[in-house]
Amino acid sequence: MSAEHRNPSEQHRAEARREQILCAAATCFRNHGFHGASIAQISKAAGMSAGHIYHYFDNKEAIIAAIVERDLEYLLTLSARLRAAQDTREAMIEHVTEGVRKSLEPHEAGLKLEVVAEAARNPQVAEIVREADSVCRASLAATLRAIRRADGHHDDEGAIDTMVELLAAMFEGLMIRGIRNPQLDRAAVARRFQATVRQLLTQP
Amino acid sequence: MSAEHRNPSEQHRAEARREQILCAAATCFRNHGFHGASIAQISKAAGMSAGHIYHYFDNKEAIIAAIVERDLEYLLTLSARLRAAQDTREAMIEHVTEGVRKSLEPHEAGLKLEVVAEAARNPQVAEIVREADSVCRASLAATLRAIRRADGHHDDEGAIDTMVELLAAMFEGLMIRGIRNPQLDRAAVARRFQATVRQLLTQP
DNA sequence: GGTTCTAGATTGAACGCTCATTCTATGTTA
DNA sequence: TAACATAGAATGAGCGTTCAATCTAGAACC
Repeated sequence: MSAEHRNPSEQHRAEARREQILCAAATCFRNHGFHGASIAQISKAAGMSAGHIYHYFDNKEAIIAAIVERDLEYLLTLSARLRAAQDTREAMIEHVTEGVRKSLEPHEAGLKLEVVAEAARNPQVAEIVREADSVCRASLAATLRAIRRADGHHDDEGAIDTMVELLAAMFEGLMIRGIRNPQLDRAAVARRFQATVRQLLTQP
Repeated sequence: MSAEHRNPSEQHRAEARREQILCAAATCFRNHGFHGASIAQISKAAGMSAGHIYHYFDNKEAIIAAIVERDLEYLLTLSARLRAAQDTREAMIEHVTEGVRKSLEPHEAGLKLEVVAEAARNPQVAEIVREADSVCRASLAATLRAIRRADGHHDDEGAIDTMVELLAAMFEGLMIRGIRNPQLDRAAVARRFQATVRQLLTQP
């Protein structure tokens, strides 16, 4: 059956297979790291033979790249959702609590840190990560700009960009905090973060 | 020659050899990750045979543990230095610029992120990391408490601990920012961080 | 409707290589 | 000579990857 004659259900099946591999790979990467996880482990977790994985991915690097892309895709949809609440400053401050919870989720944080660590040494992964980060920054900057303007503040581009970096550092740093100090008081941190974000948004 | 008869120069030599291995390992781990770096690579970088490394370390895990400990030892001396400036709030705010610079240093950040990512999955590494983090938090909390009291503020323990978490998240998050967005405006970020820390220290 | 054909899905063994680790032999030095 | 330092080959396991062989399910034809 040639490619152009594939029916929808077959395409769907293939896509499901790919997703199945990516889910298994994400679990393995979380538990053993990108280089610590083997194709044999991934294939076992995905419920298929090792060889069959190579029908869907060229090599292990391609799986890593796909995981990174999938991981960041979620980040992009989140940033889009954030922009939908662009009309109210308070909606953003409300969102802080959920952001703190998400950053502290060890399941999320583990894989994300693995991705960043890999980006620090793998140029191919670094490029994917930086491209996605750039889009997220732009989205967050637009949101901040709207909020600040609505309150009558006049910030130059650089000031907005720097606010974005502070916000990003806070929440990304929280992923590290959750690992280094699992006993931290989540509710108290959420309140403190909320207060800091409010100060940032309302400062002169 | 038995252990109790070793003369100082021999002890020094052995220590130097260990250090030599750790330096080489740090470089390899930075470039390839804990699991991506091989004993063969490390031995080549250290200028000795692969087998000889096993005279100084039981196995690769022990090298990782030693690297983690060495990495965190530096953090502890830094936190001690920070406490020496405990008498003035402004000294701490001054220190922010250096802290930002350090966090953005890709050499430092790469290995530290590798360590945290490993801590997220390796309980042995996690224990070392959490023990060191606990000491650092205590030190930073003492510094904050002193500054706040000197200014006549009365915070409970939890409030101080949460301030510590915010500060830690900001600077640790900056390590991720430096990788995700290498083009960020370092000077502007340093100023913004300084303002945020000042607000944190002087708030009612 | 039943048979044959066919092409993709899937397997599992095999390949060559590299890994962490061990072992043996030799160098060095006090 | 005794005790450690060091090198380098040996070991067996496991790695990523390939590939020939099988399975499966629908298309084509009678």
